[in-house]
Amino acid sequence: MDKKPRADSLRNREHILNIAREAFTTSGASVSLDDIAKKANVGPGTLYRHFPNREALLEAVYRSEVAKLCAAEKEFAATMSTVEALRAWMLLFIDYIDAKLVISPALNLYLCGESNELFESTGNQIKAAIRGLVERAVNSGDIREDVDPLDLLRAIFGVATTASSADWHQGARKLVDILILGSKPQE
Amino acid sequence: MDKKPRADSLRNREHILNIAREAFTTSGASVSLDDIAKKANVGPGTLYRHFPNREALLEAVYRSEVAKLCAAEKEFAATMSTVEALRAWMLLFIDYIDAKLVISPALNLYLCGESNELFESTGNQIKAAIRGLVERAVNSGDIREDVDPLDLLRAIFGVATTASSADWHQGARKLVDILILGSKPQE
Amino acid sequence: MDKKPRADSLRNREHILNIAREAFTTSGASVSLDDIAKKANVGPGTLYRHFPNREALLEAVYRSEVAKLCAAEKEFAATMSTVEALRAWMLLFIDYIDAKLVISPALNLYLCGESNELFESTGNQIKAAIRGLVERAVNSGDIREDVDPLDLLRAIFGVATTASSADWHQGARKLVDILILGSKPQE
Amino acid sequence: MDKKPRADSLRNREHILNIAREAFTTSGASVSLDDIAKKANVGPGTLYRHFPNREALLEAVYRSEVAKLCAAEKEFAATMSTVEALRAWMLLFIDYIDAKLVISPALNLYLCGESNELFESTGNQIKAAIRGLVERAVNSGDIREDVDPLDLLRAIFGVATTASSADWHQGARKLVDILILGSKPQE
DNA sequence: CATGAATGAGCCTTCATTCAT
DNA sequence: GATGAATGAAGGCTCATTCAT
Repeated sequence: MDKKPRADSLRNREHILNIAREAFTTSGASVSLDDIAKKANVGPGTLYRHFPNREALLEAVYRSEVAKLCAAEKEFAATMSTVEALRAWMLLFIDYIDAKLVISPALNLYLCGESNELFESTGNQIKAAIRGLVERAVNSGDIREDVDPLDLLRAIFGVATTASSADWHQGARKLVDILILGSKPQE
Repeated sequence: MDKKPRADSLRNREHILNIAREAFTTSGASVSLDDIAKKANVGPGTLYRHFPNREALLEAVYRSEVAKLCAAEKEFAATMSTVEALRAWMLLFIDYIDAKLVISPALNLYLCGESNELFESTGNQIKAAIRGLVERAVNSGDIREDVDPLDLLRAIFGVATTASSADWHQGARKLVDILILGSKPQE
Repeated sequence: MDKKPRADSLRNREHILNIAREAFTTSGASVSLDDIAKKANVGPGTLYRHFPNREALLEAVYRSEVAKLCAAEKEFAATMSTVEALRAWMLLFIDYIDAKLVISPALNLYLCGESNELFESTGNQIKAAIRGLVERAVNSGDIREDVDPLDLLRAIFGVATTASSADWHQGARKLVDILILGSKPQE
Repeated sequence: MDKKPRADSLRNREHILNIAREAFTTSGASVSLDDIAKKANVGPGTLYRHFPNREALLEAVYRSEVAKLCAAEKEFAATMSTVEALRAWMLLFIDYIDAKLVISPALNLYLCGESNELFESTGNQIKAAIRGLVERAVNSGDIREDVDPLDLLRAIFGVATTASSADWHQGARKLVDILILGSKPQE
């Protein structure tokens, strides 16, 4: 087991977050927090110190997913071709939806009507990211000018929600390629 | 107290179903079943007699929602103008999604990978319904020929899932009018 | 199923008693009364009419077992050889213990210290029966004179309680033959 | 309130075991586990942490009874005269039967036919203990040579099971003295 | 800081009992 | 009389949370 000799509590927090993401997406937003602690090889008290309740943990997981997405944009844009970057990012976006579909309704129960700053701001971050990637590809002439960046995401969303089975990922991944391909300028 | 004579335990069942739908959509798929029983003015044993567990209740609510949708198609088609019928049905469809968004992920945890007959068959019923309504409107010349019926539903789905707040209904209702309007043949 | 056209409630009672005996001995004294009713193809209300509570049912089962034993003595003595009668009755006694082992501790919880008429009187009936059978066999010279009838029963009891497994019946049945054989006068 | 510091949760466990023994023997094997927890001044969760279900608790109580018996043999043999040790141990054995009579049938429902290691092994331990004590007394010339150690136990068993009332202890205790007395070599 | 034992409210479920048919 | 739907008080068990170590 990867027991840290000194208390690198930040890394600990990150670890819990990863385990929690996994647990939420595979078992729903009401998994036992004790189980999450157990899977993370951490006492319930430790989990509680980092995240005082389920809501806090859900929100933290969600924010970390969005952060992952934003970081990826920067990195991909810097190291890949425009189309590859777009494609890689959209594949990541599939994972994000996985979490979003579970976390979002759960958090809405807590927020319960209050205009939520969380989804507002993270939504903007994501839009900015996809816009950046698309714009870059349009500018370099790699994809058509008339592509609405958000439509790319909505399409993935659509598959995720309309799919009859819980395993919509395969379909979504195929769709990414189709969207990229269909977005190429006709010659 | 609205004490029912025992003969119509069917009406009792229906009543529980309504309360359950309400509870699930407003408080998530893990509301206390005891609370549902309480809200339905029914002992927990009675709820249990009708639905032996959460899964059964979820499925029953879901099926009843789909049945409502199918019945509505018949009724609306028989009593309204083509466009009005389409519009009324789509408004009902918003309610359906409300339930679907909560029930579907929850049931997937139970079904857990098994190719589920439930969503397969209900999906087909719903597709048939919208197709029927659109076809009728196309035939009577009230809407354009090139409307893909499923796109109408996908659009609603999109709003439901992409909306930042839990209260996407308003937006969805507006969208229905836009879709209907946009589907009218240009002259 | 043997549904009676007219309400022969006595036979109904007898039927419940049989089912109850079976249920108690195989599943312990705290089986669900509902289950017993179900297995007897009877509504819970009917069971309740005949036996107002678990205690009443337990006692009725117990009394019927003892009655069975007493009736058997009469019958066997009238129709079999002395040794055969003794043997057959002791085999029946094994079944009786089966019930007694379960019912007796359960009833003691209800009686809770009160000097119980039930076990006193039934005990006497059983002693009288075994004494009658043994006496008859002694008189006819088929078994030794110095056999204490109660020792025959105590031996069976001993096996029933000391046996490590729940399935002591086999051992007990073997013991019956040994006892009968060992009781034969040596020549 | 006798609040224990958390380190000796072992003592806590022991305490629950004692309460459980008491509850099982006086109220049968289906007492409410919640009630046991309450009587032990412990939350139900704590009881559950130590014993995940009724079967585990029953088995633990049973094993602790046997352990008590084995420990007593050692202790008594070391500190008492041979006859006193035998007598004291047999009085303890009466308590053991009290538990055995309740626990054994209950566990058999769980084990349900499987050849149970539990009763096999504990049976051997008990036999070894009584044999040791009797042998010692025989060797020192304090009791007759022809005493079958197991018969001493079987006699107690017999009283326990054949007694009409639930309060057979008195009779059993008298019997112990008679047995010891009767086992003394005639001079 | 981390740990994990303890807590106790509350969930799901069962089941003896009642009562309308 | 028989039926079985309804009731609701527990029971078993879970799990978020606290707190002693």
